[in-house]
Amino acid sequence: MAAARPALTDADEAARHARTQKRREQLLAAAARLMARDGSEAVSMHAVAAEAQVSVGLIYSYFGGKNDLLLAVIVDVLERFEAEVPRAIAAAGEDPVHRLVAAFRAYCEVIDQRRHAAVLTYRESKGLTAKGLRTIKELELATSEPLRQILNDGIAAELFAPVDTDLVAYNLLLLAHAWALKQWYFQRTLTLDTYVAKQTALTLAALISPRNRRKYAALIAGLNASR
Amino acid sequence: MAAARPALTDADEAARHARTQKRREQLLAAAARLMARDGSEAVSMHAVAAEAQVSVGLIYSYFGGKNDLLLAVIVDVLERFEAEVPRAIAAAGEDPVHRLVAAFRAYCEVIDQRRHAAVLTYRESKGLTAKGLRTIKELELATSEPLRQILNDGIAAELFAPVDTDLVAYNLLLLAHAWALKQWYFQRTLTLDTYVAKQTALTLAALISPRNRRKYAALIAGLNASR
Amino acid sequence: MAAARPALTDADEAARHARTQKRREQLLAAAARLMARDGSEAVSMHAVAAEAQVSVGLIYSYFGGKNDLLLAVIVDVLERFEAEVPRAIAAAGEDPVHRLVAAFRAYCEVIDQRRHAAVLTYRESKGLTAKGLRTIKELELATSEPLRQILNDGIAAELFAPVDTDLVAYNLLLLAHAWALKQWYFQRTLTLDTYVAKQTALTLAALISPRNRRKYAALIAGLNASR
Amino acid sequence: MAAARPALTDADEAARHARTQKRREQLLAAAARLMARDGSEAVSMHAVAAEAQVSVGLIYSYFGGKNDLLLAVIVDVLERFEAEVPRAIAAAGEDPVHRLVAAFRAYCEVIDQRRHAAVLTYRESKGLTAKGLRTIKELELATSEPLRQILNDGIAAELFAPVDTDLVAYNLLLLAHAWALKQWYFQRTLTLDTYVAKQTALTLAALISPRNRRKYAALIAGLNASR
DNA sequence: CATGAATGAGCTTTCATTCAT
DNA sequence: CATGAATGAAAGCTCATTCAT
Repeated sequence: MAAARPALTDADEAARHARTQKRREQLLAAAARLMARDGSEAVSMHAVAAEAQVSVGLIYSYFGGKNDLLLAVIVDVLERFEAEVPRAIAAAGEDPVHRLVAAFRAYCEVIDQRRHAAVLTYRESKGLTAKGLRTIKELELATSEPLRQILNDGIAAELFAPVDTDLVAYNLLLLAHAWALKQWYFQRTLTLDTYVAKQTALTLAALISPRNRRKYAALIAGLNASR
Repeated sequence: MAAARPALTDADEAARHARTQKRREQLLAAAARLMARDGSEAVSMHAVAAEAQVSVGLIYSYFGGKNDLLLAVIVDVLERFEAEVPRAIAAAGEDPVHRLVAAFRAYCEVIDQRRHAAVLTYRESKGLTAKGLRTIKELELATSEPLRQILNDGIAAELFAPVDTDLVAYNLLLLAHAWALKQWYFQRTLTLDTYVAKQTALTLAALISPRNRRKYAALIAGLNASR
Repeated sequence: MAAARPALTDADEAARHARTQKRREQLLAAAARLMARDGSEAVSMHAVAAEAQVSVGLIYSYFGGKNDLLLAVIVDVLERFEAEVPRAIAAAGEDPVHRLVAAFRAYCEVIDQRRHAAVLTYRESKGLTAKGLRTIKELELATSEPLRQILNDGIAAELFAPVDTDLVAYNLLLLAHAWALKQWYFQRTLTLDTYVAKQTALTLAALISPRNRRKYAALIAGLNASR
Repeated sequence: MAAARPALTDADEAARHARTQKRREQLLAAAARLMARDGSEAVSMHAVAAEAQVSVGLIYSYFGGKNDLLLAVIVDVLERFEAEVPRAIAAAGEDPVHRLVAAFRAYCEVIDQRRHAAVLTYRESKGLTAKGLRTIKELELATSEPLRQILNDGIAAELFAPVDTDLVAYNLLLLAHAWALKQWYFQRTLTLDTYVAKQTALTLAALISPRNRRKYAALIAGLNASR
């Protein structure tokens, strides 16, 4: 019976934590929506409050201020990346080539879903603390790590030419970002599927060593079929 | 006597025009310097005036306002691109492969020189009118046009695989931009020369059809030598 | 049985009253501490709540709001003055000169103990209602009343010159306050004891009529010994 | 003729300087008025702007911000003190007693004229930088310096008892301030003249050594006549 | 009784823009 | 042509106060 109080308190705290978390997400979502559309500097705290249907003051009890909110938005997006991409890769089996294809598709799909937020890191740098910037860069490195891994595996297995994997991994990340950054260009003529297929085909053409070409002929043919 | 006036006026007008042009360039240069470094929103008109050593008011007799100035800065940068790249290509001779190599190198070098200004188009969008945005996009298309041309020529000459030239041309433009956008990543391990060489090698690996490989073996070997 | 209820209620009410009183004092002490240190305007209700280890809301069930709290803090300080000074005077015997010396010392000691709170009345005025201000003034008058009384007694006994007692009483109060208000000046060179002794010596020099000088020669010599 | 340009420029600059100075004074006066009445924290920059009949923004081109403005107001008041008091003393001749009487009167008169502003230093301390506070204290010391000088001269001439001149000088300054600080008390029963006369009489009673009493009998009688 | 999440008016400060000189 | 003093809307942020729990 003496335990009843703590139990109640625990339940209370859990409930409070849940509400707090929900608010955070609500605010983050509102801020992401506006900042991605207009750029963080063009978005006022009043506008974020209005978008989230709360008062200005409330934002300040969840985030330290505007810059803190911006950082939280960016980190949130990057963390979702980090979580969602590996899942797609795991489902692609063991073969490095298939894994690479699946990984790049996963990146592009996540970007496509969060088209607006993905643009944020390209627009912001002023207003973020040095520590914030470091966090973002680390997350971006972590995000591209799966690609690097696959490329190294493929080179070790002599499926890929011995390229600079840091360079190629980042190129692929950039091309995924480009789908959001330059949608006005690519989305004039391509769908997400054709974009992914064509970029994949180009990459594989550069990577797969001549004597493995035949092995992946069907895969490449499939990619080219989306033209 | 009647003729004297027009003659005088013409001279006056020419002089005035020259002064006006000089002022414009002076203001543009000051604005570009600051905006590229800090982002256009973080730069005040007073700061631009101070940087250009003129009064605030003067800016308003050369540009319609801050957004107009921003647009002018971006357009100015893109126009320089449009002017400088073709010169480099022309010097590369007739062969599409060599022209492509020269063109990409030229893009990267121009970007490297105007590292800060190149970032501007990725940071700004709010505050630009629809018309301004259209102008920028058109200039960006025009900027990538030489690449598209070379690729088409190469395909026609059966030197390149029949790729989507719009896609590949824009990829190359993006990779040139990336040198500035992601300098924190690439410039950790690469110089401009190695960056250009490696990216070029990758692109050629994807583009050059198998039966032309031997023909460009020396070129590719040279690129790989910068590893 | 019918009697049990009222008895129980009485006990309850007494207990409640005691708790209420304790809370009030707890809140008042916390508020006084912060307001005296930083000025009432620089202290937020949240800070008071935190200092008192309660929630913000609770303060509002004991005080009408921030201004009400401020007034209560000031009144509380003045009431302590009113209570503590007469005790010191009573202990000084019947002679007006000794009573005056004891009274001034008592004022200064109370001020010294509540150095910070004493400053409050000099800092605040906006935010207090007219009624609140009147209350404070009345308390300040009441506080100086013992001095006025002693002075009148001394004049009646022809120990003191026939000065304006309202003026002199208030001068003495001011000099006691000054110990707190201008501590940066006086506490460079004086201790509380020397401050009291010197101010007392000056006052007695102005007050004691020539033919009584000899009578208090020892007292004055004692005061001058602290030089 | 070549000198005409510089002359014109000089005239321009002089005119500009005059306008600037006038603005500064206008803003200072408005700020002093409001801050002295309500306390600096209760006065908004908008209110100052309204009082001075200018826009908010303008204040920021004359002062660094609210704290800077507050400091400027206080310093301005103290500097006027420093300028006006010595003039009154100089007119009082050579005798230390007459000089002291004139000096105290001058202090009180200046305080009376700037009744509101004089209160400011007692109310403010939060919001002033350490450097600002030091400046104020130095000015306050400088302000009381003439009194200290007179007292030392009087003691050297054996007109005054050998008192602690730092203490007495500051007491007199405090009593002058008190006229403004506690006007609700003193101005119930006294005019400025009677206040000055009575305080002067008390001070002289404490200071003038017995064998000099007769010499200043007429002066003291005059002071007592204002009762 | 007690809590603290939520509100929103109001603060200080910045800065694009204008216009008398 | 050129200046820069002046404007005032709008920003980020704080905090006294309320009220559902």
